[in-house]
This record gives sequence, C-alpha cells and structure tokens, in this order.
Amino acid sequence: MNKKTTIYDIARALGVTVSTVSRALNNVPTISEATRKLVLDKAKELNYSVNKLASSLSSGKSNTIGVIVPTMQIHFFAEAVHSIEKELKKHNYSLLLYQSNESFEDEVNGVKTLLEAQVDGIIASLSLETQETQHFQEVINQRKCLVIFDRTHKDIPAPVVKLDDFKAGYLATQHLLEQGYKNIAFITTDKEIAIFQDRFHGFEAALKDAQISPQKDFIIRGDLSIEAGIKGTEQILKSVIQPDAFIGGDDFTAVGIIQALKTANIAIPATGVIGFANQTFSSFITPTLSSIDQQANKMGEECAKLFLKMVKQKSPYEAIEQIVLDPILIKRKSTNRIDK
Amino acid sequence: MNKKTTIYDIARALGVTVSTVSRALNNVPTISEATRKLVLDKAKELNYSVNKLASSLSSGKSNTIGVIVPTMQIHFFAEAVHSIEKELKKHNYSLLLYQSNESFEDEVNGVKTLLEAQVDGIIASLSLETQETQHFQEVINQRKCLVIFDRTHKDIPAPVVKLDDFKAGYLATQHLLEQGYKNIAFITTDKEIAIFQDRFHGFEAALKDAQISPQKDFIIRGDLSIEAGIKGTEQILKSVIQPDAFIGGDDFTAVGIIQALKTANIAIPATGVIGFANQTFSSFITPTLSSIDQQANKMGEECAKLFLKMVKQKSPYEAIEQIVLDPILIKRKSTNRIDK
DNA sequence: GTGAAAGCGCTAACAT
DNA sequence: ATGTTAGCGCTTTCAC
Repeated sequence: MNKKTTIYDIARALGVTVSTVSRALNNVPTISEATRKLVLDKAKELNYSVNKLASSLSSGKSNTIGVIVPTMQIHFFAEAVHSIEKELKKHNYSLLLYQSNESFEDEVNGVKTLLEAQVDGIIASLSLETQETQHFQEVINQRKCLVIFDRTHKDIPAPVVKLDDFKAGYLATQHLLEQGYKNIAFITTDKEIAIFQDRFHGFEAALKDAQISPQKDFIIRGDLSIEAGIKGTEQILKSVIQPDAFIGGDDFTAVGIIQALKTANIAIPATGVIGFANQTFSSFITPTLSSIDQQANKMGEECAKLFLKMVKQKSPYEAIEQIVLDPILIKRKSTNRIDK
Repeated sequence: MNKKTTIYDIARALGVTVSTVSRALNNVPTISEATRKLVLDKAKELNYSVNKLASSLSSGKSNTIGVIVPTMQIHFFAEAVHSIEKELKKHNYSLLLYQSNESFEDEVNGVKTLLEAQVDGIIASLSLETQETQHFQEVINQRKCLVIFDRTHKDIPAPVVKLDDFKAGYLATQHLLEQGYKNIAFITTDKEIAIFQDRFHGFEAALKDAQISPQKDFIIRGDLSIEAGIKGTEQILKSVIQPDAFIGGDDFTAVGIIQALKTANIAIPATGVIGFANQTFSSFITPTLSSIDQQANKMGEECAKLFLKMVKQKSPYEAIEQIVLDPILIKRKSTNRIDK
C-alpha cells in the first residue's frame, strides 16, 4: 500500500537491470524464457502494476483514443460510443470521452484537451454549431489519426464513416409509394446539416423518379421535435388537398405527426407516417413507427476499425477512405397500408 | 509541425529557465506579471501545447477519472455518464470510459486498466455478475477516490450514490392504491440485485400499510423484458380472480404488460399499469406509461460532486457518504383511473 | 541475452 | 522573482 512498486523494485529484487525487467514485461523476443518467468513471477509477488503515463511518455504512444460526440443523451451517439469502446478495448486502447454539447467552442476545447492528453487519435462527430474546422486540421497536422463520423464536414481531409442519407430519404419515400401513398408531406429542419438535407434530397429524387411533383404546401422546414411535428402537421392539414402520408425528419418529429393525426381523428396507416433514426421508442408507440435505421453500432465499429487501420500505416492519411453504410428500412404498422 | 514545442523551447527563446516557464504556464503566484505575459505570448507564438502525460507523471496527479458502467446501450447509464462528464469537465477532469458489458471479468480488467492509466479516481456501477469486490478494494488501498452508484454492493467501503428504490416501489404501489386499484400484480426479476429487490419490498410494505395482503398468484419473478411482461401477464390473467393493476419491474416489462392487456382486450387504465425507470419511450407509447424516474442526470451529477469533494480531502475515506436520491413518481395515462 | 545510460516533458523542492 | 537540479517510471539505443 505504501509506495507503488516500479520496475526498479523488481530489478533490485532479482539482481538484474530495469531494461531486462522492461523487456520481460513487454514480451520483447530477445530475452530468455527463464528470466522472463522470473520477472513475471516477481512482478506478481510485488503486486506490480505498470504506470502507463511513464511508458506512454517514454514511448510516444499512449494507446488512448479520444472520442468527441455532441452528447451522450442522444441515443445514437451512446450506441456509437458503445461500439467504439467495445472494439477498441480488444486492441488495448482506452477511450477518453468528450461531449461538445452541440457547442463549437466546447468542441474546439475538446480537441485541445485530447491532444494535450497525447491521444493516438480522435474519432469525432461534429456539433450542430460547427462551421470552421481548423481545430481538426491541427489533429491532422500533428499526424494523429482522425476519423469523422455521421455529422461530417467536407473541409476536413480525413476518413469518414457515414450513412447514405440520400438513400435513406429515397428508401423511405419509395416505401411509401409502394404502399400506395401518393401525396407525401415532409416535415424537417431548415438547418444546413448534411444528413438532414440529404434525406430531403433523397425524398425529392424518389418523387421525381416516380414522376410525382412534390406539393409545396406539404414541405415544412423548421425544427425537429415532437412539437415541430405537431405544429407542422396541423398547418399542413389546413390545406385544401390533404396528404396521405407524412415523413418526419427524425423519429421525434414523426411522433409529433402521429399525435397530431390522432387529435385530428385521422386514421393511421390509412394516412402513413415514417421517420428516421429508428429510436428505441419507435417500436413501442402505437402504431409502431416505420423508420430508417441509422446503424449506430455498425458505424461505431467501422470507426474503430478505420482508426486501427490508420495507426498501423506509417502515413495515416495517404489514402483517405470514405465508408458509406446502407440505411435499413424498418417497416412497421405506421405505413402498413396494403400488406396485411 | 515537425517536433513539438516544449517548455525548453520557450525557455531558450526567452533566455529564461524551464521553471520560470512552468510557473508562468501554471499561474504560480510567485512570478512577475511581465515575464508571465512574455512566456504566454511566446507559447502562443510557438504553438505550444502541454504534454499532460509528462506533467501528470511528474506531479502525480492525472486529472483524469475513470468511469465503469455496464453498457452505454442502457439509456440510464448513458445519461449518467453524460452528467458526470459535463460536471467534471468544468473542473478540468477528463473521463476515461470503460464498459464492463455486464461481465465480472471485464469489470476487474477495467479497474486494472484505469489504475494503470493513473486515474485520480473511479466512478463505477457494478455489472450484473459482480459478487466479489476485491478489485474495488484495490482502488481504495491505493488511496484513489472511489464512488459507486446505482448498482452498489454492501462490501465496498466507499461512498455511494443511489436511488431510494424501496421508496420507489412504495410510491408506485401507493399511487395505484390512491387511484383505487386494489388487486395489484407485480412482474419482476428473480435476480438478487438490490434495486429490483428493494422495489419489490417497497411494494410489499405499501400493501401492508394499506392492510392488503398480496396475492401469491399475482407475483411473478422471472426476467425483465417485454417478452417477460407479456408472458407474465398472460399467466396472471389465467387466475380466477383478476388483478386490476400491474407493476412492471422496469418499463420494458410494463410495455409487455400493456401489449398483453391490449391483446386480451382489457382496457387501460381501467386496469392500471406502472413501470420503473421512466425510459424515453414511456411518454410516447399508448397509453402513456406511468413510471418512477431514476434521476440518471442527478445521480451522475452527485457522483461527480462527491468525487470532487473526495479529491479535495487528504484522506478521502474519512467519512463515507451515502447519497440517496428520492424517486420521482411520473403520473401518466396508464394509471389515470380517477383524475380526469 | 543483458547492462548502461540517455532521454520523454514536466514539476517541485531547494537555492540564490 | 528566477535558476538549479533531481526526479516521475518507463523505453530504447548502443555496448558488451
């Protein structure tokens, strides 16, 4: 309990030098099996535990990775972090967690903090506020491995893991069309965030391919939330022509849509509703909500693998990869008009 | 970009020594404003960034805390970690995250890893498998700050932050009784985990105080899950006497109960249902589910504060605190029999 | 196969 | 107010 045992203590007890102990502890091949065993036994006997700060400082490798996400309160990010940690742990990496709380300033600070902690790399998803990306450039300049996922930014010359959000929007729309819905409303955000815009563009493309021209009154760009879904639906229902299906920019908005439809006594899935993200609650609400799964776990796993691949290369940025995952359509009752 | 700037570079550029630079950088009072400014400017000019590994190694304080939770896939833990990180960040602590994945072996390994990383303390919630607690004793032996939350264990002589789960069970039951329900069923787990057992004991106590003797057939101890809720309900409904209310050991089980009741064409809240944990989905399902909130954020915050308090004391374990938070009853439609 | 010794970048007495 | 100088515990190159 007193002073912590160091490799010097082991060396002294064994009458060898610290380099021998270090070699034994690190499985360096140029050491005899006999002394290795001797060292290992003595280490256990003395209840030795490495000081990673010292070894990291000395070796220049911390075996720690930093992860920056907007907030763990968003289920998607919690899932992604779960998978990242799980995967990286297998390869003896530790994970320093930093939440930007959707603040640009915090994000910049996060990068700084992680860099000071000498992480071997950073896996990040951007805050809603982030426009400039100089702070991430600094990570690359220091030759540390950087991977950006989900909330990406075109100005960051680093590998990316994301979902094909255009396809997600296309899939959702196509599904509605296949179910016989024709007048589709879309309630989403006006913010310039790629994933949301891409979803919307996918929607437009699917309509175009089906030779349907979208109705202006049916498109609302404001916020994403239950309230936004309610308000948006109420507004759209005032139109002369009524939509026969609604797409919510995310599942929360879709829940709002469902609530507003119920209030207006409009039956679902006679009128269809679909969302994005496949939140946990989506399969529990009534009717169960069709959605597009974001593949949070797969995304986290890919991030981790990409990072591991990068650290292995001498020049991590020689070939910048872009991993685009396929969205998965989850069909549930809220759009089940024709199947029985 | 080449070699990283160190305090030696700054010292050399300014013709002073490293101690001066160190002092200036760390706001040590015994230094003239003039040189401090000089150093700070030069540091910025040279794009200096501290190496925390070095300062931690040298000072013996890492300003890093380790957090061990079963899994971030459980919303409660994601919320708790969110709050811990948010609170600790204010005080310049970084957070190393480790998931035990409900495995005892992983948990032991987590403690080892975090200790090797020289964290200043550990905040942990136990895995379902954990029976022995020697690994946590080691944390205490090393005089590092340990805080256990939610999933606690009586053998660990460390401060604890938890919910009053007995009261939670009592509150839920009392609420049902107040709403006029009299024959209450309880579907929960048979595992010996304090929080679940405490909830059940609270239930028993509330019945006893109301001078109602619980019906044996109405108590099912198996698993906690939607399926368990469905199966349990189906079984209970076979009884001659039918319950007029159900308590699910957690919200998932309660969802299963609701589904089974719907299938059996039993109206809710004529028959009442309540759960525990106040999951996100609980307010979205139909009918909205009454539940007992676990105060994840408050719990995380209290853990962080307790930790900060401990590190300030020279002997962190002189007075072992136990913070017990009050459960909060969330009344929703699933138990709203008499209010309008 | 093992030893000697120079760092890694910073802190913190102890001097001056 | 600033300089000197030992470390912190480990890795790693160069000898032997």
